[in-house]
Amino acid sequence: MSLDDRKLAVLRAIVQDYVETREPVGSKALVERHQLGVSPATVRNDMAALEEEGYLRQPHTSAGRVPTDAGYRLFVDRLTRIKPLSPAERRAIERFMVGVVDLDDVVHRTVRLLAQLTRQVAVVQYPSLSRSAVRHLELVPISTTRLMLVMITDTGRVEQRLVEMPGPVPETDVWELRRRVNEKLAGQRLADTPPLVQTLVDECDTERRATMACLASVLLETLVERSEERLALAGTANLTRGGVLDFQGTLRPVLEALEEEVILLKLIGDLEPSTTRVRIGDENEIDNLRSASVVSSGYGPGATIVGGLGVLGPTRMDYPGTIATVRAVARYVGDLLAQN
Amino acid sequence: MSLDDRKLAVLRAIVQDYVETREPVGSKALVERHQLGVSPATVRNDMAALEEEGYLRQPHTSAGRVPTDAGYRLFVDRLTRIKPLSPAERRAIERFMVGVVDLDDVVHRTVRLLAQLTRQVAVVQYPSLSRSAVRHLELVPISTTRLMLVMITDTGRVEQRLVEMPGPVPETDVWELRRRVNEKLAGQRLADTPPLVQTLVDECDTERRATMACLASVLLETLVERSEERLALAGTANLTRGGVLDFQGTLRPVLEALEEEVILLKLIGDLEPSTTRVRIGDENEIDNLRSASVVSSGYGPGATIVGGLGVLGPTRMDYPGTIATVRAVARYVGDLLAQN
DNA sequence: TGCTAGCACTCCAGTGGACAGAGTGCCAGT
DNA sequence: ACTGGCACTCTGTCCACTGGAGTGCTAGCA
Repeated sequence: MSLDDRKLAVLRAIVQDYVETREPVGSKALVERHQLGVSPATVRNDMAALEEEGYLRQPHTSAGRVPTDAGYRLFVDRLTRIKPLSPAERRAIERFMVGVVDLDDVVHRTVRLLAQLTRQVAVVQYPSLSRSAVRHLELVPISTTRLMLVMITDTGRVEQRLVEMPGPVPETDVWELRRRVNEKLAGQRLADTPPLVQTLVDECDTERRATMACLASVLLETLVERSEERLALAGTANLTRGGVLDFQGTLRPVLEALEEEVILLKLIGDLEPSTTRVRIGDENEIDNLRSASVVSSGYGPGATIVGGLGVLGPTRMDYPGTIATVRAVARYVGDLLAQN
Repeated sequence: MSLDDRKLAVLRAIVQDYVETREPVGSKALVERHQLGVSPATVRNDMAALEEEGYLRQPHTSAGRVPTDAGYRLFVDRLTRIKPLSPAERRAIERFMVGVVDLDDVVHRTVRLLAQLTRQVAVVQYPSLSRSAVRHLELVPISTTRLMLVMITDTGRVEQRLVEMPGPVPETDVWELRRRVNEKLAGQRLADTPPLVQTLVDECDTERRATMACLASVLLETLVERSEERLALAGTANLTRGGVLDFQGTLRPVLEALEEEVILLKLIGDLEPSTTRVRIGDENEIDNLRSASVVSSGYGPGATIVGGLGVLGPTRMDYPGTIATVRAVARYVGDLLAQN
């Protein structure tokens, strides 16, 4: 029924021990390792109650208890003391980031850093296009009927796309197109551009209309539909840490899920500002990840969010530590981005 | 000593059976499944001889035989009949590639295709910069003292890099720099550019000298030192096919190796023209991949090679099938590239 | 000389029983 | 409301045993 303080303390102790030892924890061992101030028998009663309420379960009758997903959830929500990063970790973060040269570099370093610090699988989303603004659009003639469209965003992303023109385009026209496109779109957030692109075509003189229409359709594709989805992944090998046991027998489903960008984006995307989100087991609605938890956070310069990052590991995970690390790294990347 | 025809037939049969069943194969089962025309006892003698010569080994005294790395090597070199692709596979390749829009697209689709067809881990290297030629260089002002350098190659790769200038650069200077750089470098193979970049600085009037020098150093970095190393990976989940047994217990080392781009490049790089290379177990000098084989091939438009691709799987792998697939895909990608 | 049949031998994988250990649930007592 | 004690349950492990698969060797046959 009620969750009095001691029961919560017992749950916390069980989670901590289980995360550390990977073995079901019994009442006796529990009182020995933690100062609970009561006897094993009492703890047993509490355990039974916690099991009744769905926070614990027993692998078999005469084994210790193991937290359920609900148990971890309760632990994360109410029992976690925020663990400050160790100085060593802070230093690792600082050192990891000296001498970054461009966005690719930032993303790759970040994902490795995250994987290394948390010893888990790390995912970092590139700054999402829809939340970025256009800095510059460049048109480069490749052949007489082909242009390369290069878009540079304020977050440093560079997207390119080949544009097949209906007919030959003289170089002066390319200049003119470039001028107009930039005039209209530079500085705009990508999410706001589609109507502008339309007016761009409307305002065009009939002679260049066809060319512009062609360009516009590719622009729309590039700006909104496509390649929202870049991301980087690292630390897959960490899945094997602690045998295959952590993932109920096979890594298969997890590895499969990690291959699907769409799935990963779902996991680390959709973030509310400045929170770190934890999804435990079933909570991340993907069947393949029933036995995994995801800790994720948004990042971006200042208070705005331009992308997500996170780590994935077994439900049996050091939540306080992982949450602290993810949050710290997210903040750090945000700062780095703000400097550009 | 000598490897008469029957012994070779026996070896071939053993490799085929073992690849299929994953179990040590004994003399009796062998004569039952293949028309060898001799008795089990004879086969046993041959097996003993093959073991003596290092092509087979016995997990334990009363078990069947298993091919060694040397056995597979012999099989690949002398016993493989080239297996033509099934029509279904051909169709899969064709269908997989309809509607590609740019290089990223080609590479990503290719790597997935390879993984899917071979049911193994696939790696595709982006067209290597050093073997490509510059198509166009673009300079985009980001702020008064910062330029974005964008390079487009004839293989469709686009590389970008931020250039920090010593002082403010007027827009007319940017145009001038762009003109000169393109005049000198466009059309050149990247490998040939470094001396040209130097002359570019030398020929510059003193007033723009500092700016050009700055640009040149970044150019050199971009052109030769850096980002030779892009590649795509897919099919990691296929490693779990057939339990963990194939990789002597843990996927750990394999997954670790797959995270290191340098290692992957070593595996699929350094290719002689139009051959498909097979590296079995120990042959790929990386400790972590003792239990893995790599089948790789170069690809490129026409007869030139601009990059490598390949698959990685357990030494116990269907070599004829894998080799055929890798070769076919490599050729197909080459054709695709030639069309651009 | 080369192949084969037969035989003794080896080793593994699977089965079943016994047993120690860890952990529980419950009850009676404080 | 907590605790000590006790009976009970279940697992994991060790051991011995057995059937089967596969071998190596030797003697015999073409």
